[in-house]
Amino acid sequence: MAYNHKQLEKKWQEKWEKEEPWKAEDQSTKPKFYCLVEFPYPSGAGLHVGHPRSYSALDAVVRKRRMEGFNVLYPIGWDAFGLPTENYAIKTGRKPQEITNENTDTFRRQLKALGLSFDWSREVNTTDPAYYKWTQWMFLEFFKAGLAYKAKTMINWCPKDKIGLANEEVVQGCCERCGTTVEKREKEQWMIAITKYADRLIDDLKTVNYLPKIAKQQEDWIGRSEGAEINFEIRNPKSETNPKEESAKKHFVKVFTTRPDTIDGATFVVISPELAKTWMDIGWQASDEVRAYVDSALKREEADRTAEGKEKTGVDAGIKAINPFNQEEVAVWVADYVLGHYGTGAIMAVPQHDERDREFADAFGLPIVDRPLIAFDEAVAKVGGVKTTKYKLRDWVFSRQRYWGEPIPLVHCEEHGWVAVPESELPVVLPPVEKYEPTDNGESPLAEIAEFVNTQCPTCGGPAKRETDTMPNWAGSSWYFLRYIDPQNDQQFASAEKLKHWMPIDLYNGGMEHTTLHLLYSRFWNKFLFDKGLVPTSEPYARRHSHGLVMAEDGTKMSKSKGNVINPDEIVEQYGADALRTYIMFMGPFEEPVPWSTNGLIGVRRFLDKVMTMSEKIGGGPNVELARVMAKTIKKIGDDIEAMKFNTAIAQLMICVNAMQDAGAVSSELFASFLKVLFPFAPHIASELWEKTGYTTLLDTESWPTYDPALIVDDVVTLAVQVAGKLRGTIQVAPTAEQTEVEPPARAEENVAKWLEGQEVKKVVYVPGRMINFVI
RNA sequence: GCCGCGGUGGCGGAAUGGUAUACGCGACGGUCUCAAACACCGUUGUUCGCAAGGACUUGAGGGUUCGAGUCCCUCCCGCGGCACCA
Repeated sequence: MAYNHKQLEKKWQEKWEKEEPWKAEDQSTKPKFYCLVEFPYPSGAGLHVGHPRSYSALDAVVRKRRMEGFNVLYPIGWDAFGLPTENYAIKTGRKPQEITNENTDTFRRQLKALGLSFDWSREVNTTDPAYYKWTQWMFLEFFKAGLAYKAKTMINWCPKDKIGLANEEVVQGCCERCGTTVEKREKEQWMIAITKYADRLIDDLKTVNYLPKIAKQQEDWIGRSEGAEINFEIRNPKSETNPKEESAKKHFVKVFTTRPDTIDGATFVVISPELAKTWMDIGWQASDEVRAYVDSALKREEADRTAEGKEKTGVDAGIKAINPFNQEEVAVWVADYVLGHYGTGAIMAVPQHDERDREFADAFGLPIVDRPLIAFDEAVAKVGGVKTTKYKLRDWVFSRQRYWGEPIPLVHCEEHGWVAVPESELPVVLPPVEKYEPTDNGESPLAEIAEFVNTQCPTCGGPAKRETDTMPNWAGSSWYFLRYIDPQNDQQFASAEKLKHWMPIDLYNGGMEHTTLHLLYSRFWNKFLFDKGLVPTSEPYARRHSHGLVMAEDGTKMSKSKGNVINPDEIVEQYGADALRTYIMFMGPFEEPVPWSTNGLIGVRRFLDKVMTMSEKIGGGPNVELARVMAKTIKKIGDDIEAMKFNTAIAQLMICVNAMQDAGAVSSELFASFLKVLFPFAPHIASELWEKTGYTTLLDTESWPTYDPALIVDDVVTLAVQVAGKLRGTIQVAPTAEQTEVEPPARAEENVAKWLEGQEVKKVVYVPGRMINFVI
């Protein structure tokens, strides 16, 4: 029976709004459960169906938790700083904050229309000065601890637009807006020393429960390698003519290798163009050919240098080094397949053992020798090497030359250098500006605001200038889970007591696209705060799970340009929030990408209509068969929600309703249990029917149903009877029946008897409740 | 190239080494209707057979096992991540 979802859902959403059954308690005798979903970036396009996929599924988890007696914290907020808003502001001349407010209003309305059980009283917004005051405060903690430092890095520069571009704005080496090829420019940027935490970020993965693929990606991203640094002496040409000078003039090239055991086969040394440049800067008289190669290599983008299938290039440096293991003289080359920023920027090439070295040796006719391996430690010791660990992870570039981000709360004084803005002056609020474009020299538009820039040095009171760079939008999202715990606190980012009550997060769900950066940054950020004694746990997330993308019906990515985007508003309008929530969990395994199907959605809506129909058929005597189905349903839904297998949980709900329908009627007790297990998925209709069946309580406050384990076990099961491993018939037996009880009827089964006729049974395999196999 | 995950009906997908194809969609047949939609009932892996029943079937090919979608080996294809990190 089709129901009026609009009226019904509105009624319950209003009721929930009024009664607030989802408010988390900061003090409670109940066990706590902190469930986190990645807060959305409130884009102008509104909610995508991908958002409800994660939010509905975790909503099902927390609804079950509440019914199990947990004090649940399930918060939501807005990660609202970012480029799309800023670009939209530039285009329309409107204020980013205004745009953000409109977008968050839309998102809030859309999320509420889905009946998600967020504790709305804890909403946070990263662009709210009361929020970013603490983002700035935490940055200053990094600064004071010496973990935030300024360094020269390369930024993406669009020569036509004359602005620095964020990595996200560079598409295949070109400016996203005008298509001009992006250049590299040197710029001083604030950096945060995340690499100091590299080991702990890897090692502590053992202490948390992440999906294996997530832990693996974190580990790979950090990229730890154990190896050794070994000096290769540079043969000083002068030493041949004047041996006395030899010891005084010794020069070395230091290489990093993870395979010191192969050193006997090292037939040449390769240094990166970056290292070659450094050598030239300190006086190396390189040939013109070398200079030309280094110049061109340094100009090119790294992406270009490391492009797929690229032929190896390089040039003979014209100098020799000594392999410290066997004292053989080897050539030194400069080649861009050796990276300047990793290891020592120089390698020993062992073409026999390394494919890249092999390729280079083949290309330039360098020697390849096959020598036996030496024990790792022995090799390192013999050549006087030093065991070292290197990481792929690089320090976090924390500056953006942009408007719509948290101002970095530092001032520069001629006398005192970089000085922290005192805590009493936080937050450093983003001032209004006329134009949101970056300036011609690539600085943030804040650099144009004299009143903002010119200030006093907090140390000496003398004239000083504010930093005009802003933070990346990873900043606000690195600690938002802490603010949910105590969102109104204006003395601290959150009280120690409340943090102790809620942390760590019991379950954190998000997309795989945030597995490396956001997850790593926020773990690092939390660890730093932990070291400062500001948060109670070293790891913020006890368990991390991820969801797959919702694809378009044709299996491709949904995109505005293709016009295949599903708008949640329209679905809610036409089929209802319960149908959308339930369908989106039913469509496939939670972790996998799944294509959208409007027909599938309609099927789920039909299921909800059937539930409505059954509510009219309550009555009849006890029905053991139905009681068994109900018991199995309660068990399966419970198990599946824990395992995040929402699709099979919903399949079981359907099986259960089909059984009720076949029975023609259902007792009020069984139906009540059914409504409780339906509730996490379709809370509106479950609540409505709960009320309709005469209950006055909210389902939210009811307890999760239990079942009689005896009902899970059937008295009679269908046993498969196989002859030589092939199914030849079935018989009805008790699941616990002994083999001696089962064998005679199995042999007697008409078709089985036929197959056994004239055969010698060599062996009988019996699995109670499953099958019996006569091996012939 | 390396790492990870996957390949099951017409489609989305189920399946602790034990009756493959649950559940849903679609399709077909029927009931209701003047008719259609909705709803409900039935059928639906392929194939041989009137039927009883048989043969085949989880990307391909081998293997282990009484028994393999599931475990092992070789290969093909798709998706995701990393990509000259020494």
